Amino acid sequence: MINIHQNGNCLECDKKCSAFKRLLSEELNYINQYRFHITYKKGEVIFKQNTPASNVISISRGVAKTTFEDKFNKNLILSLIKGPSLVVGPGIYVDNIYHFTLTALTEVHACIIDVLAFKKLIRENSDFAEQYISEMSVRAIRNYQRTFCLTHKQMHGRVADALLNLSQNIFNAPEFEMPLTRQELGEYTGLTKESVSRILTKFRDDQLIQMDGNIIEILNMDKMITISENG
Amino acid sequence: MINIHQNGNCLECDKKCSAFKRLLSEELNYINQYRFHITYKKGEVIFKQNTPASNVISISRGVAKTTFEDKFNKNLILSLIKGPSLVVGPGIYVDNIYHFTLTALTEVHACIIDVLAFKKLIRENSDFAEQYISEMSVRAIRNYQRTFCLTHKQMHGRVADALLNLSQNIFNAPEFEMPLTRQELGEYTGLTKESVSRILTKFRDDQLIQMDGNIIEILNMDKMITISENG
DNA sequence: TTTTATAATTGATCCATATCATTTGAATAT
DNA sequence: ATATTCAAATGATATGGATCAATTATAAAA
Repeated sequence: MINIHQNGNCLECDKKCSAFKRLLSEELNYINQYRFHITYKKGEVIFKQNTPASNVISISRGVAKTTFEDKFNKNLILSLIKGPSLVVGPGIYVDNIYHFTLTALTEVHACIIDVLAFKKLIRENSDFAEQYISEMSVRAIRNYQRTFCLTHKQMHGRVADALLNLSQNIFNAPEFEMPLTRQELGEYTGLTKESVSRILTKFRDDQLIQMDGNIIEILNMDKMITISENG
Repeated sequence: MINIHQNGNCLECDKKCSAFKRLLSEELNYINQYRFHITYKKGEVIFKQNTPASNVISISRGVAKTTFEDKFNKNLILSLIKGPSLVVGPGIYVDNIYHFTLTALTEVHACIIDVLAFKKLIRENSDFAEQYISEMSVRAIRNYQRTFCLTHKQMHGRVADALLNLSQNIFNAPEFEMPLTRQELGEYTGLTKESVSRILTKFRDDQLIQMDGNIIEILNMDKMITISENG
């Protein structure tokens, strides 16, 4: 974990997440005092479930995952996140605890922001608050679809959903380097790693995808969407 | 559906949900102009998924469910809600569409509030906004646990969870009248009605619960919690 | 290079849960 | 009281995925 105070300040930052674009210059200068910039290596934990939630994270670059784990160390990947994006643990308005773990899947550039500074801006700038509410709302809606997917679709549909999400929401391209292991794909789709492996082999045999090492390309996007929709 | 403009106004209302308790008198008088009170009968739809989200609902009394349905009419019960509680479709900050259906499970007394009036208060009263954010946050946290439950626990654990939620969060008593059919319990737990039926019979045979018609009593709360925790 | 550890693949088997089919029960209407 | 409808219970069977086990790749370390 390399701590580099970025030269510039928030005012000039061109990797601001949407909410921060709603802030006034003076507010950006204010928040600039309460943040520091860190680069995480692949695999590093940014914050850990069940620890005190003292920061919000503005990811400027890279891909990360949020995971929920129980006492038996069974994991569930809640979401995949691509910078620029603001990651706020909901616990900051509930019990001041992180309710999931945030982990870098690639190198991640992020600003660690003091939670009190964040909350102050939420109270003082209603544009900012509204944008934050809007982002929470988008996630809530995604959650409905995701819960539905995990409970009502079977293997093929779930893996298709995962691949489509990676392609469309994270990498914006049909071809990408898979940032998740088979184990993690399992934790994301609610399957075992063996099942994920089998489905991917099946997809490849059916000419739906191409796999070259860790590079995956969706060859037939329409078919993939159909599989996702039909569960 | 009986439309009765309640005699009193919001200022005097003793069934306010938490967020409204944060409003000033003048704000309560303001919102009072943009709401009307309705009583729904059991089974009636309060608002329907995919229709324009023009209101937020303040449930003062009764129990309701939110359901998410796909194009094949497969349903998932997202949550159970007990008054007093504010139900806001997240779509009001995204695409002005309801993303789930809200249905009365018992007789429900509710105030239908204009969404623009609600949004105005969110912008103008940061206590109100903060309380709303806090409630969204609680739901987000519950969602993690629920998604985990539905993907990682098996039948007994899921049904135990459902019964515990009804007992602890909805009725605040070990004995209650089951507001859900077996089919609905299935839609809530991600199981078929047949499986739910079998599990309940098993629970009764094991002296975990008592069933008298539609009345269910949890006889062994500790055991039920253990089953929930061990999946 | 060889060793070691970790991830991925693949096959064989088992089991949890869905599906299908029938019966029973309860509520509502005739 | 009888018919009708819908919810619930229960048994028999099928199957989607998990689990277990073995093999092969891949990558890091000695």
